[in-house]
Amino acid sequence: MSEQQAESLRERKKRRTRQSIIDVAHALFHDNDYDTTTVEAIAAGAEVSVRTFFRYFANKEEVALAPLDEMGELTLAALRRRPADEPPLTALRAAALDAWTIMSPDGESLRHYTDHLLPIGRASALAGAVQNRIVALADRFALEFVEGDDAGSPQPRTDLHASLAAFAFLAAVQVAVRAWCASDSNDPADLVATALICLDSLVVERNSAHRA
Amino acid sequence: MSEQQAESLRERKKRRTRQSIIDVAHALFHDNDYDTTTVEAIAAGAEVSVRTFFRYFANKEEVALAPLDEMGELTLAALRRRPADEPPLTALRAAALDAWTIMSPDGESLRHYTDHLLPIGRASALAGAVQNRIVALADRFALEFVEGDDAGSPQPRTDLHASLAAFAFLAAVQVAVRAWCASDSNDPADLVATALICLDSLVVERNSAHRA
DNA sequence: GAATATATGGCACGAACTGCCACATGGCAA
DNA sequence: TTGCCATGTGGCAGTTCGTGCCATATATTC
Repeated sequence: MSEQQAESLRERKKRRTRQSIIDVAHALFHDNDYDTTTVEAIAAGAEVSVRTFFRYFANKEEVALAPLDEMGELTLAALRRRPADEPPLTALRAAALDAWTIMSPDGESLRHYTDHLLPIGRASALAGAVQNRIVALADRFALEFVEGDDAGSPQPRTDLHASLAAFAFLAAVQVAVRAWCASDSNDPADLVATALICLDSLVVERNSAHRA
Repeated sequence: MSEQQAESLRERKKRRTRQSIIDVAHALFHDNDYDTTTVEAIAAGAEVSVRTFFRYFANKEEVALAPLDEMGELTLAALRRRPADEPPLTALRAAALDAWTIMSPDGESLRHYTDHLLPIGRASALAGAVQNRIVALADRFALEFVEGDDAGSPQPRTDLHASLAAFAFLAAVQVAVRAWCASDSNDPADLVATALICLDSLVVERNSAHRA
């Protein structure tokens, strides 16, 4: 709980600048669009030069997806807290619940993230970047299930299973988020409920629905 | 077999120009990189102006992923040929097999596509665009399972299941492609085999592997 | 062959980045 | 305080992708 006791002036300033850029950017994204807001405008709003903006964020997408990244980190941290003998999908499902529900019993902290979901989902120019983050996150999830297994020897079979679980998990979450964005509701609880439906039906899918 | 009997001079020319752009582009991507080859160079190679290039392809990604799109169309067509009462994942698995194996018994036509997979997979700048295509394709797959069900009324539950199956399927394929790209093999048959492993373990995943 | 439709090329322009260099600011020691 | 060094910042020129506009060339139709 008492982490950054000694934080130099420099670092404090950088953190404030970074946060300022994020805030200004998302405010502008909210007012206008992702596409129509220029980096120049963001930089101006945060009172830094364009050049400095690009020192804090490699590109415009990165500042837009900063909240998403935080969400991913939170889920990853929750996954690491799960017992080591849980099967992948079970662990991922539980970790997601931990990150979404238990970590924000009041629902406010969760809403802080879900508020960003719609603007991100609507910006079609961001879709590719979002998918990139998902893939990267899936790889990190998968790594949790294989590392330490047998001292570094490559295990294609285990790798496949781990990756598959991670990708399938994120696919389910993605489907849920999209359905939630498309629905009228903006209640985070509905998102969690939809996600659980998707996660659970991931396994029993085989002998259910038929084609039209 | 006898389709475009009457194709105007104009259309023939356009098709040739388009194909020429694709060929030149992929040759350049192969020699250099995706990132380092400029649109200007592609246009010059295809003997068109840059402006004309952008009339044929909305952006540089599109010409790079043209083969991938064709592959998607082929799989979608195969899916439509499946019996209507198959469960989604079963139908998708079978459609993929049809598209990959039966449609190219000699293995050559399949290789024609797999040859493009590695360059695409290596170009990190393309990753986002690839993911976009996958999502778009998943949506079209999902549509096959819901449309006509009950005359247009929105059925969130069915939609969820259909989307989920489509996304999970493509996640499995993706994992297989990535594993195949990372492996030494460049034999299309290995890719198909890996994909089948992934698809099959998609369902029985729950009670198998444990975490490290 | 004339009228019309469409494809093409060239140009100017905007926006995202990047490399380079000069300058300012914070940290640290004597 | 003074001075030195590391690092953060701004400005500018330049590259690349991508678009709108208009003039011109090529195909199609009558």
